[in-house]
Amino acid sequence: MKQRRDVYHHGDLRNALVASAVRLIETGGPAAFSLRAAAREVGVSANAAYRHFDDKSALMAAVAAEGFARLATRMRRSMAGSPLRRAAEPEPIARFKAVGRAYVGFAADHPEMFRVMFGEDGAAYRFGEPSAPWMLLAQSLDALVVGGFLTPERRPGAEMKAWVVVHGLACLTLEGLGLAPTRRGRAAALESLLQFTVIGLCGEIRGAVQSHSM
Amino acid sequence: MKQRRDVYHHGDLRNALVASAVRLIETGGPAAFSLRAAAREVGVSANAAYRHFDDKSALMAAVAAEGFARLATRMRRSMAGSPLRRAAEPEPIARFKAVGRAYVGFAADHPEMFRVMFGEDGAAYRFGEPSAPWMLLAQSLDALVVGGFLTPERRPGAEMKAWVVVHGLACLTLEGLGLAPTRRGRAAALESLLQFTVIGLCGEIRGAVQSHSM
DNA sequence: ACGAACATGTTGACGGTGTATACTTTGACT
DNA sequence: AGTCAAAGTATACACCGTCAACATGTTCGT
Repeated sequence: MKQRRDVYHHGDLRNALVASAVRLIETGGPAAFSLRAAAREVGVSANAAYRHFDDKSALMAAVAAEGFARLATRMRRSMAGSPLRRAAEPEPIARFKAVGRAYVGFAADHPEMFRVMFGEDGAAYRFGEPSAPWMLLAQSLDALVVGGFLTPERRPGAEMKAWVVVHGLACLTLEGLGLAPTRRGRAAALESLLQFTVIGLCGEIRGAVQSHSM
Repeated sequence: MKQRRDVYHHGDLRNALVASAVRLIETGGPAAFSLRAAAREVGVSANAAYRHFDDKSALMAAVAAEGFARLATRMRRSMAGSPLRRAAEPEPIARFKAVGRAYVGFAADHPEMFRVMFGEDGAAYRFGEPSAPWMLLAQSLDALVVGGFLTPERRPGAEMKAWVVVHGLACLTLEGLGLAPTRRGRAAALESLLQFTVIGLCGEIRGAVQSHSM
């Protein structure tokens, strides 16, 4: 029960294993990770992991959880910084777009991690309802309603629509699917898609920058 | 060179292996598939596969290719049948939506296959440019322009936007992410999202059924 | 303070996997 | 008929996930 200080032999083996797994996955792809490799890196026997995880899948799920936490952090930072970057835009819209930028940016910067998060083992980390990223998105949508950009009738289901768009773009970016090869081109595609999403959600934006932003 | 008829000992081992791999993957998930298992099913030695594929990855890529072919077939069928189902809607819009329905439906019916198609091995099947599904989507968008629903200025990049939406929904459906649990609920979400996409692409639809369709 | 109970980590083993190397069989072409 | 490459087999290796049995360190009730 009471493992307030889980410093027994190794000292927080569980977290060390997760960290090692994350490192292995980010450098060499999910294939480069194995229970044994992670244990080896930590300097511990292969089966020691089984004291902290039922499975390899369980460890992967923990990695995915870590990934979601990092994603949420990035989203928060992006939202906080958004008013500075896009002063020309109404703030709620800028913040909403910032959420999308964080999501896609995370996937682009950590493709392997992203793959784990949405692979079959990552799904074991059953978030869905109260996950931090989802709630941050919901917040930004609420702000759109308060700001008068999104009518209350159109609010239900808006999370799903917005999530679908950024997730779709993130996935397709991972695959390099017919997307612009240059960084600038990709950024433009992202902005265009964010504008598309805002229009699809809100309808025409009254009194705001109407044309595409880049 | 000339393997016109690759019926030597077994008779088309290559296709037999792909078929076996597809079966294994669709029933037990990608984890249930292994080179050895497929070879075993076909009744052939483990290393025989290496006469036809460089790698396990190469076989997976072939499976992915097969998946894309099946997806294209389904898209074609769905497009052909669309005018019958949605007579109330302008035909180009109905056909465009039919493409999306086929995509999401395929992912829902063959989740494991879909995962392979967009996993790292599936990406080895570098489609992107001339793949059949992509071209079918492009066709349906061209038809939107011809019909006057999509202005030519908005046409560039429309493939990406549409693809992003349906792909995003397909992925999130796979994970069961906060989506409606009932079949009817999921269908409604899909229709709502398709309408969202049409609006996002075309802006407001002139003279057509404007409100959401379900 | 001491021993029981438990949490943690190790060793060794088993079956399965991808794949390299070397072999044998088969079919096709001169 | 004889050659040769393609197709398939046999053997082997290193690695993997996981199980069972064992050894250690820590905590806690008495």
